[in-house]
Amino acid sequence: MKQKIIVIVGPTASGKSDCAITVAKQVNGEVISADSRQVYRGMDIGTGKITKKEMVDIPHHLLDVASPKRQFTVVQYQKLASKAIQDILKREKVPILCGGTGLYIDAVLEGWEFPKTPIDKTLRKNLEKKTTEELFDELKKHDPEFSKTIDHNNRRRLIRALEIITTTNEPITPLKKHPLPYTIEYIGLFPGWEVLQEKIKKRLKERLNQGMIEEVQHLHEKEKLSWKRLESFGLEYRYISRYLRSRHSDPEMIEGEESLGNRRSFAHAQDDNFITMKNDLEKAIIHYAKRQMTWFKRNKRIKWF
RNA sequence: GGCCUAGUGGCGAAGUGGUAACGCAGCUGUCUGCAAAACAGCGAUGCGCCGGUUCAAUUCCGGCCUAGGCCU
Repeated sequence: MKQKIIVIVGPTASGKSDCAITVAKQVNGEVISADSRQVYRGMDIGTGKITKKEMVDIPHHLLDVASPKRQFTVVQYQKLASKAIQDILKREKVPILCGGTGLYIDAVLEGWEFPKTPIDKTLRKNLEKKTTEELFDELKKHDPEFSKTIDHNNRRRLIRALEIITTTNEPITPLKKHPLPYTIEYIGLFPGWEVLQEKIKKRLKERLNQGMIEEVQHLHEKEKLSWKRLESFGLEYRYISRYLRSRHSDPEMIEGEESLGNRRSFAHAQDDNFITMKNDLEKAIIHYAKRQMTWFKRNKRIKWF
């Protein structure tokens, strides 16, 4: 009989982590996180990372495996996750892949063979200076076929494509896939938009009270993560870091803060910046959930609950 | 009762005598090493209502309605 892997997907706040614990207990499994942000150490509240206590002795893999200072990518995830799967199967337990990053999950289970061309920071820096149009023209010159299918305005993809082409000197070939030889059971969690939005709002409020702002502040001040880096993480890290910056440039807020002399007090502040941040973040999370669903919808093997 | 100002897609908001920018929300979608990222597409046959002028009005004129302001 083929060995089995269970996959739990769904948009943010749909209850994946709890579900994974329940399933793990039932089938004698171990959880592999499939979340592009939970891999980073020190990013806990903002990513909704499960706590040791919540794990109730179920082993969890691929949490805290990277420094937030360094860039982590799908390819790295793919390697680590594949290794974890092998390891768990060898011990005759069931791997439970659980998370909201569709790309990571598909890359692992379908064995996507990404182009080997590594990231070339210098090259990227140079390409970054060009206009989007110039990037596209250059791509068209080197690989007219591929240029037909790429988003003309997507600088990030344009740059990566040029990175591959200029180092290999060959056109980009279609992606090869090598699906894992196991029985894969896909479970999708989606409570409906109404409920999900409520859950998102409620969870955001809780996290803000749990010290999420302090977490971001700590990452910037103590871990020395630049605002730009925090911005790139998106969602909570993006919007809270913007909020922290706006507070910094608002003289009244700084005064108020000093007189209070209480580090935690501002987390509950009801100043305009705070409210705006919360509303914007709320919207962004909902948008994100929609994008996640767009990805998952393509996979017809997912059984939705 | 009189005068003034405003009335544009769900909301906010441009605009012109020649057939409706844009932002937000919404919806659909893309995805070959940053994926919580990056990116794409789609919504008013219609500009409060009724007439008039004009080849042509959302844009000009008259009246009406509604909202806000002011006056007696």
